[in-house]
Amino acid sequence: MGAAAARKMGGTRAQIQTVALRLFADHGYEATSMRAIAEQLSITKAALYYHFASKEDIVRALIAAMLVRTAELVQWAEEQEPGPALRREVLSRWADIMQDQGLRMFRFLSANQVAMREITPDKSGMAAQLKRLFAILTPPNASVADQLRARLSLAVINMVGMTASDLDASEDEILAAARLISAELLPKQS
Amino acid sequence: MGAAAARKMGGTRAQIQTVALRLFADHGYEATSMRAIAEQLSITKAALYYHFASKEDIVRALIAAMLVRTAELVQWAEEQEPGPALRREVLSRWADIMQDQGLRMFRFLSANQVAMREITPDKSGMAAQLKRLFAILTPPNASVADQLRARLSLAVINMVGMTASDLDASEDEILAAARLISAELLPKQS
Amino acid sequence: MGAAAARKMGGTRAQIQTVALRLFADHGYEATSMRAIAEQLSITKAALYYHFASKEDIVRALIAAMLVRTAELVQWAEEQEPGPALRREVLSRWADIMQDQGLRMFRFLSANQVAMREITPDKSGMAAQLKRLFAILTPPNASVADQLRARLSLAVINMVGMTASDLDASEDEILAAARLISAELLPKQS
Amino acid sequence: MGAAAARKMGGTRAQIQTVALRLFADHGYEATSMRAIAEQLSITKAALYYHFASKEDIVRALIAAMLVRTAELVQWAEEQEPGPALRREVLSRWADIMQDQGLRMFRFLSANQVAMREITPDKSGMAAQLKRLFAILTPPNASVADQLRARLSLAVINMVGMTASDLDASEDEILAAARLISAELLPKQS
DNA sequence: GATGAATGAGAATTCATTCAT
DNA sequence: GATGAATGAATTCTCATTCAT
Repeated sequence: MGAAAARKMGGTRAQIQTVALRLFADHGYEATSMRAIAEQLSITKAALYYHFASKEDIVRALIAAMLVRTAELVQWAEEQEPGPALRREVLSRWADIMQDQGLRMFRFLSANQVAMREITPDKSGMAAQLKRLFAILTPPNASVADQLRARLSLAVINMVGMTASDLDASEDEILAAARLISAELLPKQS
Repeated sequence: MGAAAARKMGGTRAQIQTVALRLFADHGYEATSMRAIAEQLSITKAALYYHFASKEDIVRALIAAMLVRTAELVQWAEEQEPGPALRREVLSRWADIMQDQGLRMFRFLSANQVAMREITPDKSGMAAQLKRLFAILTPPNASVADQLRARLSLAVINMVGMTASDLDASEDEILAAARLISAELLPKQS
Repeated sequence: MGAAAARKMGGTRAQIQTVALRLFADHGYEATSMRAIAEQLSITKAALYYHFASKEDIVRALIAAMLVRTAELVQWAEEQEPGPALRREVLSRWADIMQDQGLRMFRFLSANQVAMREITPDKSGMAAQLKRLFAILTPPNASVADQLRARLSLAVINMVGMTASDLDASEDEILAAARLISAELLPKQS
Repeated sequence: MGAAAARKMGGTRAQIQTVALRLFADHGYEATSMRAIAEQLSITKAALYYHFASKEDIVRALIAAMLVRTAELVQWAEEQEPGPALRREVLSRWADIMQDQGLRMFRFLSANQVAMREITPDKSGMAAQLKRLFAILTPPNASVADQLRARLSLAVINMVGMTASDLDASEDEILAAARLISAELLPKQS
């Protein structure tokens, strides 16, 4: 099935997002041109603009997708009984999200934080969601160290994609190890 | 003292590096133009090119500077008696390096990994130094988890600059907490 | 009819080639900027880059066009019965080609040989075609002098554009004289 | 003997001319930067400007040197008895001049005619000298063809450097052949 | 006789974006 | 839904040249 045929049946818009995310993650946001995205899909630049108003718009759509899953997790978590058990479960679900497209997404976000900061002055609300997620992972009156631990426990999972390269172990092994360490970092008291 | 006067006494080349690092870290490598750097220093773009052959060349000089300090640490560490005590000390010295210009440097490196990967196919040898540093921090026959821990114990310190923003604590408090957590991550057995 | 209207009906790409060849021939390749070409056509530099990937690319297109006509001549000649008569005919056809756009083309090529050598490491195959043309013009076991004569008989025609300037005769008169001399240079024996 | 030592004893100004001519001939006038010339000599660009007021100035000095020898030839020839014998002798002396630095010089001049035309609106008088040389080579009331022949007989010799490349014969063999053909081209009548 | 530092002008090229069809 | 042609603004980089020391 050629690129054109693929598009015919599978939502050009979705395809653009997939390709764009891959290129953004691999070469960086600024270094990825609309031309490059269009060429990968064998469509014209103008076609891109039919589906997305601008390059930033593609990013916003990408972040929005990630945001939905995060928001779902946050909402669910906030309805549960707080405590160490919940924290472990949240971490586990976060890892599940990451295992999917999420890892690539976070690789992109981490590696392009600066560009993103200037694109989305967080109208997307991702920062807000993360804040609530951190709150759930942090016991009341937590020390600065514990607050940092909460942030790191999430970050550890996201870092897998970046740190994996020089370790000789499969990505799955590494992700498993990351889940373990992540859990250890979690503040232990209620 | 005007910008011109300041330059007269303080090595234009060094000034360029300082300003460039700040801009790269704040706005990203690709988003920082030679024009922007030149304007900050009140010199012309051409003057920039008198001191550095290219934009990439500035980055290389920046990385080389960081590399020197890393290499010194590695060399010193490799001459010591291995063991948990050394690992703690290495971590502590790493934090010292980072506290200086280093933090900004690592913020820049993390936030622009992709751009960097394409600029320095590690001819600079930073990756090699880090590998040796990891080796020192990792006991022989370490598990994958322990290998990851070693990497994270360094990363935690570098992440301070990025994660600090939403925590309400001074940068120093946060760095102190980071040192603590970093030490905890270190593999305990000899 | 304004420049814009003219373009509408006459293939911008072709127009660019015509204008570029004229400027290259008149002012030299390096001395002709993309800006100059664009201005002549009342289009923007960016429009130029829509049609040609680079300045060199324009040259390559120009050479390719010349190459086609040369290749046709070579192919035809190689299918004919060799001998003095063929050689005269080849020379005559060469002059015909040159009379068209060709003269300007060769003026450009001669006057910019060095630049060209570095642009087309003869992937275009022009050198190969000329070699075959020389072979046709040279009897078997020709002396060095005769080999040189073959080359000169072609060159004489191409030189017209360059040498004409200070002679007080029309370009047509000169070309006629050149054809004559060219024929005389041809090795006489079979 | 290093480059610096060489300069100490051998007139920097002369060295600059030699190097510049080589670079101009090899890479073209516009494509040869002052930087490139300076680097070849292991001196600074500024030093170049100590010896020559500008890049064009180097060219003018180069042409002036060639002009002297041409002018001498012209002057001598104009004092001789005209006729076929003189014409042959002139041609021969021209070939002698060319054999020296001259060939490189003419390769440079031919390959950069356009640039030269714009640099020296013949204040150097080379064109004038050549005109007189042509007059000597051309019998009174010569046909257009004969006038062209005169020009070609000189050109043939200058072309050697350019056409030699694909012939498998030594440069000396080729030059000898060129002298021969050149003489044949000369108008025969008085 | 020469250098180090700097400049202003201009080069080629790339980019996100637009719009009539 | 998509294309071909074009634009304006920006980018990296190079060049000839200058001048105080």
